[in-house]
Parts: sequence; C-alpha cells; structure tokens
Amino acid sequence: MYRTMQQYLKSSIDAVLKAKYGIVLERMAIEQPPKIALGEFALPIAFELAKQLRKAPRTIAEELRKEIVGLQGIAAIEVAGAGYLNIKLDRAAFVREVVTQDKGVEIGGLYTVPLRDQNYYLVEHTSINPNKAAHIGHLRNAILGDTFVRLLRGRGAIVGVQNYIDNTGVQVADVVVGLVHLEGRTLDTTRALLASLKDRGERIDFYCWDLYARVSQWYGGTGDDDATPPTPIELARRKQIRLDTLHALEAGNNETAAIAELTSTAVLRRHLETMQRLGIEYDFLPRESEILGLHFWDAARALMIERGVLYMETEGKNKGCLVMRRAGNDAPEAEQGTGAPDEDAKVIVRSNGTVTYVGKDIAYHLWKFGLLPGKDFGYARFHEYAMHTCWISAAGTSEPDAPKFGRADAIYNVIDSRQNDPQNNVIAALRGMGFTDAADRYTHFSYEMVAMTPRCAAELGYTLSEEDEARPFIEVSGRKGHGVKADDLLDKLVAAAQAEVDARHPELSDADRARIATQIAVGALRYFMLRFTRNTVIAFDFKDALSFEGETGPYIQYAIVRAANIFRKAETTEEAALDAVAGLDLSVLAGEEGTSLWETWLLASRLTATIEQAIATAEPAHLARYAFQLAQQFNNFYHRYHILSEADPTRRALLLATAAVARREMVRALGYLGIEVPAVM
RNA sequence: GGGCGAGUAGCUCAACUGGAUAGAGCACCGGCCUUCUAAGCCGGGGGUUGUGGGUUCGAUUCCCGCCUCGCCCA
Repeated sequence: MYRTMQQYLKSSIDAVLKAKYGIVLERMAIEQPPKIALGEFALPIAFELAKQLRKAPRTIAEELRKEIVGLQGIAAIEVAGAGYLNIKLDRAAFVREVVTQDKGVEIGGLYTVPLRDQNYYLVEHTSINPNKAAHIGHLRNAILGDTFVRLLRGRGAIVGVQNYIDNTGVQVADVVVGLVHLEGRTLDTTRALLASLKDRGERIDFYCWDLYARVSQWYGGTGDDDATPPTPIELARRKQIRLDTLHALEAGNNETAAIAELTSTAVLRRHLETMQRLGIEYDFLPRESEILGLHFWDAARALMIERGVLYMETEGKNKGCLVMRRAGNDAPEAEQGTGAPDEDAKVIVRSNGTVTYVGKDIAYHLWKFGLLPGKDFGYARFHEYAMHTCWISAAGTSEPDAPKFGRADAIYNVIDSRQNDPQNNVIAALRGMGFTDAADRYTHFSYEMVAMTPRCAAELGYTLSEEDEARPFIEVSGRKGHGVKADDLLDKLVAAAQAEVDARHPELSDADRARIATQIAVGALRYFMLRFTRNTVIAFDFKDALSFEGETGPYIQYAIVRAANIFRKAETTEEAALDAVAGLDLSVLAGEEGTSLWETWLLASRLTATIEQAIATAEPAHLARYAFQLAQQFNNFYHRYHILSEADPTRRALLLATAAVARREMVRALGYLGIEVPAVM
C-alpha cells in the first residue's frame, strides 16, 4: 500500500510540475521525514528546482503546495525546513486501504504466486564442487540465491533454479587421486566404500573433506603420508598423476572417470540433502561433463569466430592461441592499423588446443539465453521433491516428459566476488558478439566470502601462523581442510534451539519439539546469512551465529508467536480482527495518542515497497532488516498496550487489528526469507 | 604493477543510492516478570564517518590525492 501511495504521489506531482513549470524530472525522490510528526512523505524537489527556476527553495515549495490539490487520501501538505514539501496522510483512510488492498497478496512461498511478471528467469546458485562437504561459504551462496528466487516468484515470475555441477574439474580429480593413489581403490572398492559409509550412517562428503585436504598435502609433500620428505622427482610424479587424472575425467569413458562419476554424484546427493534442511530446492543440475561431452564449446567457438570476437593471435606471447579482446579494449580498427598484438587479450583456447574455463563458460551462457545453435542438454530425473522434480543433465536423449531449460529472458548468477573478472569476461563476450540484450540481462549476483575470525579457527583446533593470527579474518580453505561444515553448524544450531524448546515446552511431544527446534535453527541461520549486505565479508564466529537474541531470525519468529497468542486467547483470528476495521471509528489515529499505533500500520504497509527495492538492488538484506524493524516495532507495541485487558471495545478492536496487520506482514516477510514460523516458542 | 571492493560507536553491521539531529545489535551500567510468553521492553553512556582537498543549498554517499586492509589478475 505504501508503494501504491508513493507512485500515486509521484505521478500527481509530475503532472503538477509539467503544468506549472513545464519540467519533467528524471527521478523524483520521495522520502520519509525524520519524525512522524512531520508527515509520512517528504519531497526535496524544491531544492532541485531552485537553480533551474532561480527562486528560493521555500518559495517553490510554497507555490507547489498551493498547486497540489484534490489528491485522494491526503490530510495535509506542509512546507518545512529549508524547503521540504511534507505530506501528511489521511491515516484512517490509509489504514482501511491497507486492510483491503494488501489482503490478497500471497505469501512468498515457492509455488503459490499470482502471475504478474511474465519473464522467465534463470537463477544459478550453490554450485559447489562435488568433492567435499558444503561449508559456511556455500551456505551464504545458497541462502542468498534461494531468497532471491523467492522474491522473484513472489512477484509472479517464472524462475528456473540451476545448480551448476563441475564434476570434471581439478577438485574432483584431486579426490579421485586420493581414492586411487592414496587408498589404492578401484571402481568396485570405491563402491564398497560408499556402501559401508552408508551402513555406518557416515557422510561421504565429510569423508571426502578429509581426503581432499590429505591429497593437497601429499602434492606438496607436507602431510602425514610422507615419513621423510619426498624427492623432487617424486613430487613431479605426483603432479603428473594429478594432471593425468584430470585428463581422464575430461575424456570420460574410463575407470577413473567412472570413479569420479560415482563419488561426485554421491557427494552431490549429500549437498542436496544439506540444502533441503534449509528449505532450498533446485530444478536443474547442469553438469560440466555434458558441456564437454555434448561439445557445447564447438558450437560456441564457431559462433564467436563468425561474430568476430575470437581470433587467432599470430604475434607476441599469445601466438597460436585463440584470444578474445577484453572489455573496454574493443578497438579492432586501431589494432589493425598498428599491427601490434593485443597483449591484454584473454586467451580462450591455448596453443595446445585446450579450452580455458572462460571459454566453456561462454558456451554455457549462450545456452542459458538460448543462443547456442543446435545444442541442448539431455534431461534425466535426479531427485523428487514434494512439489516438483529436480532434473540433471544427461548425455543421451531426454526422458519423454522433460521440461526445457535455457532460453531465459534474464539470468542471475550467484557467484562470489572472486569470480568478478571471469564473469565480466563472459558478459563482454556476449556484448562483443552483438547479444547486447542478453548482456544487459545478465546479472552477476556477486557477494563477498565468508571467512572465520581467528578465534573461531582456534576453537576448531586449527594451528595458525603468527601472520594469520593478526588478520581480521581467516579464509575458509577446502584445500587445507579449514572451515565450518554446513551440516555441523546446522546440527549445533538445532541442538542449541532444542535445549531452549525442551526447557520451555516440556508438555509438547518429542516430534513437535524437534520440529520447532529445526525451524528456529534454520531461522537463525538464514537470517544470519541475509542480514549482511552482499559486499560485506562475513567474519564467522559461533557466538554470533548461534545467538537467538537481538537482531536474529528467532527474534522475529518470537514476535509472531506472541502476536498469535493474543488471537488465540482472545478467541478470534487475524482475518476477523482486520475485517473489523471496516466498521471502526479510527479518528484516534490522527491524534497524538494514536501515533505509535499509526507507526506500526505505516511500517507494515511497506513490505511490497521493500521487496521491490530488494529485487531492484539484488540485495535481500534490505528485506531481512525490514522484517527485524517490523518485529521491533511490534514488540514495542506489545509492551505498551495490553490488548486482552482493554475494556473499551473500539480501542480493543483497533489494537487487535494493529497486532493482526503486523503479524500478517511479518509472516509474509519471513516467507520470502525462507523462514518458517513455529507454532510456539 | 593493474583491476575490483572495503575503512562509520569498544566489537559486528545499517543508513531508502545526495537530504532534516548518522541508526541497530552485541558488550557495559541502571530499571521492568501475580497482567496477551523476559528468545522481551524501557533508560544511560558512547561518533572529527581513515585522512587531505574539491563539487553542491546540502556529502557517510559523488570526484581527485594519500594511508591501511581484503580479493582477483599479471
């Protein structure tokens, strides 16, 4: 409702400006005054116009105030400060509108949305190398991506969720080296390992976590596998094993590749389980192996050469390579004139014929936009969620009822900021090929990494160098085996929540208490990852992450539970309380006394505006903070007014409706954040 | 060496993309549970927004220099 009013004001004032001064403003700021007593909206337009019109801001504001007449739902327009135009709403009318207009809005769930945005979006997130357990860095990625998906779907958009699987890369190769060369396994004994881990209830991704770190040490000759330091010849041999293994994976159709396939798929299934704990699901898992096997790159290369962005370098350090000019360096005429090689060009195909990562990524992204001629994945069923199927790429023909992915109108890639350069290269390639529309609709949803505080690393028992101790934070390293595993953190959170719930609600069944503990744990974790804006490095600390007090998910959940208790004890419902507003005298809202109630209504009306802002800036943190603010506002209201003991029926009805609107919008906000509301806390 | 990002209260972070007296949480101090759940509420101390210039009616926000830190590339 807030957003509707904002847009109404904007268009009305635009019309006045055009009629009176013949001016059209490109952007009109509509803000909130610092104090509610000054009004609900503040317009600083008089300042902007002062120069153009060569008049004092206050004079302009006064003129505008007289011109802006006949607006619906406005109680007063005032000039304040040096020339602000402050707008006061007809509070009673606004409240009635909030009740009715915002009523039909669906909760931001996964598949319950009205259709308003007809675009097809592809959002890629998670994309963990399937060679080890998911850690807190991956959690940030998946939670950011999943929340953004919920925001888009809440708007009615059709969204495909992709989780890219690099199953033929060096990281998977390293684990295969561990299995084959450190543990002496074959395909059969690897299969036996998976079976025995399953029997013992152990996690294969945890097993690989340790093995991966062990292999990394083995390469450097620094691990426990070497009683004495290995010779340089031995180290070179190990390096060659690594390279051979990687090539075997890329080539496919051999025992080494089969071991990789078996292991990486088992780890992938574990990742899906971990993310499912947080309510995160996927529609499609495109794999690197199919991008290679189906020769996506060949089609992309032909297209890039045809479009003139890829050329053979004949001089300089990149002689014999297929290279692409970098962004901002697109002056082929000048190049031709001098004949000098563009040393800054990006190598796409090395002189030995191998394709770089960026090359494969360009092919993949052409496919995402439906621009890769004659190429598509095969699709096979991989996992069944309650409401939908998760598909995986396949080399052969698709299963009969497989959907089509790709051909997106817009894409979002949730990838950390270390990939800024490669991502920009892909965008530059699209632009260079003339696909400017695709390039414009390509969003690298960049975010900073999750690191650990030195204290956290010490708690986990890692030995740190003096240099590391002095750092503000320590990077998570899969290679070193340093990091907080996602499942471990979740287990800790559940245990901490469980202890609280057990103490507070001994009357509940074990199943109920476990369910509530999980909801609280997930609420705490998702909120923790979402409260930071994307370009803030999170220095992870158990103390902060395990907190259920202050600015946390459980704080918001608790506020909602308290609100629900009021309706239960009052033997009414949120809906009934809101419906009652229609026949209520709301004049008290206009006065000093009703102001704090009014503030709750005003804040509650801002959900849609906040969501639009969160989508436009690709910043879910805005919504997370809003949800907290609203919970704070509600808690304040809760302590100030005691509803059940209120004797005056009109006043009581208004208080109930206020609690109802706050609860309704808090529940919606948490829905978008992927946080459930426990029955009790 | 080049590119990107960051520097705000003791600590962790915000600040609606240039607006009115820079706000929260944690920590600390003091109050509030026979009244809808204290995972809560109220009050208090805490700031030269790294630094020096510039643009502007107005700068935490934009521009330039310098300092520090992080990431990526070579």
